[in-house]
Amino acid sequence: MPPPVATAGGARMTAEDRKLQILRVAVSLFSQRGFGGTTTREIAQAAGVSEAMVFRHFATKQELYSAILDHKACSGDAMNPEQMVAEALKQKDDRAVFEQLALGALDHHESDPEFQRLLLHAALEGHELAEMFFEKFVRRVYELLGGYIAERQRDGAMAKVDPAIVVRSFIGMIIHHSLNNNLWDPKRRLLKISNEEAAKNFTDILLHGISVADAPTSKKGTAGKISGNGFPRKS
Amino acid sequence: MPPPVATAGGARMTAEDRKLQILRVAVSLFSQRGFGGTTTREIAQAAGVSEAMVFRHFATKQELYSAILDHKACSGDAMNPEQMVAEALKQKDDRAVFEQLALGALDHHESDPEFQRLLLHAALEGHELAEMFFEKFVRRVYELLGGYIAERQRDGAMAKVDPAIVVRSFIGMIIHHSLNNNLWDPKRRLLKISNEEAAKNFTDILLHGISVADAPTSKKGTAGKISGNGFPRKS
DNA sequence: GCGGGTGGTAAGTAAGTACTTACTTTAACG
DNA sequence: CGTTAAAGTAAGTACTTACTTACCACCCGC
Repeated sequence: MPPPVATAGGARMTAEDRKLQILRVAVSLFSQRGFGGTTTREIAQAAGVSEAMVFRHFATKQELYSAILDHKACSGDAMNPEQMVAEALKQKDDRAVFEQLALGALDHHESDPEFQRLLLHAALEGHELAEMFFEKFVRRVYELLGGYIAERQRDGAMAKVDPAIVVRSFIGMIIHHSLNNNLWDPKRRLLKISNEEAAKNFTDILLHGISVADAPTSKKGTAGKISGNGFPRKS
Repeated sequence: MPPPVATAGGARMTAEDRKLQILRVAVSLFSQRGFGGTTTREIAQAAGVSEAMVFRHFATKQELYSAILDHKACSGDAMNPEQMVAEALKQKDDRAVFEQLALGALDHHESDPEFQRLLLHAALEGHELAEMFFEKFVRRVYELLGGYIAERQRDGAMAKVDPAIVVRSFIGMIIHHSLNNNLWDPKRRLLKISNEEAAKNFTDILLHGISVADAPTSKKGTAGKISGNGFPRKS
């Protein structure tokens, strides 16, 4: 058949534009179906080009996958916790530190749910970039927030619970809430609140949870330190 | 070629035993590599039989996958939150309710990490059984724990925060901790504590976080109700 | 000892899969 | 205009995939 017109509809693009377009299309497909669940043909079709174009820009499927994770993790839209709460940290405004961090993360996850899915897929498949993200981002948050908590404990402003445990608790509330919204319960059947409400409530619970100067039964501490509020222990 | 001896090494099994064995092997593979990432040949090889045996017992790969999720979700090893904390609920022993629930979940996830991975894969791939698990298990926990919290709030024993938010916070700490241990940080580089410690600390933070009768600045409540502990609000 | 059902297999098949090759169209520029 | 290089393609290749078919070996009651 004499090709009537080859580039059906889709205009001809510069190599860079096409590469970015393929990348964006692949992000969406990989985040929906994972690496193993997505075929190069699907990616090509979704981008409106032939498979050969995909392999012109990315030597292998793996390379495309890595490029995506790199792009997502390193490019502009990644959130930067340090500068996000820098001012609040300096002023030792506990509430602002935690609430801003929570709100930032929740908003980020809401505006880019693909990223969370992609990261989960990568972690489940044991891709090195999940590790990289963990090392370059998660660890930094633990150090930042953990360090701040330790400082405030020295100030006598927070109960002496292992800072890493406090961080894990707080991050847990946030990540799990995002995961619920994006993955398990996108219809919000179990809990439907704004990110602002969520950030405020999580912060309330956590800060109140590790506040000092109110537990009358000041039993001197095991590791946990907060110690029993007078409830009887079972068995 | 005259087959020297067909059943090489592997003893002959009853159909039921073989079916269970294939299922167990498949659980492990699916939890490691997901549905799309696991081939029927791998499953057969790992079980030490030919591919045909896999399809004798499970008509399609999907059926095998569903059987696994069914098996995991419904069979004995699933945890039952109701009976787990029934006594503590009756006695209104808040600490025991939360701590036992946390410890139960953490122990369960530790003893069967495959389950969490399997569930995540199912959720990411949009498999109906993720939904089923959510509906039949997660929802029940929210109702159980949320109901209890509401009751304790009426008793005046807990601050009046939306119970669903409290549940989400607590479950978040637990699930996220398990997820860290099983998926992100199996080496425990960020936080290395026993399940008992974790359960105790999470419970401490949460119960203290929603406790009443200690905040001196009793500013009457917006939704959050816990209200500020005197920290200045930024901008 | 022998037929028949059960646990089991080797050797397919048709439809993918990632990835290539050989070729055609388009646009920019001297 | 005509050359040229890059954007793009159709039609492969070699291999894997889920799933079948046709055929064994063993063992039980008779």
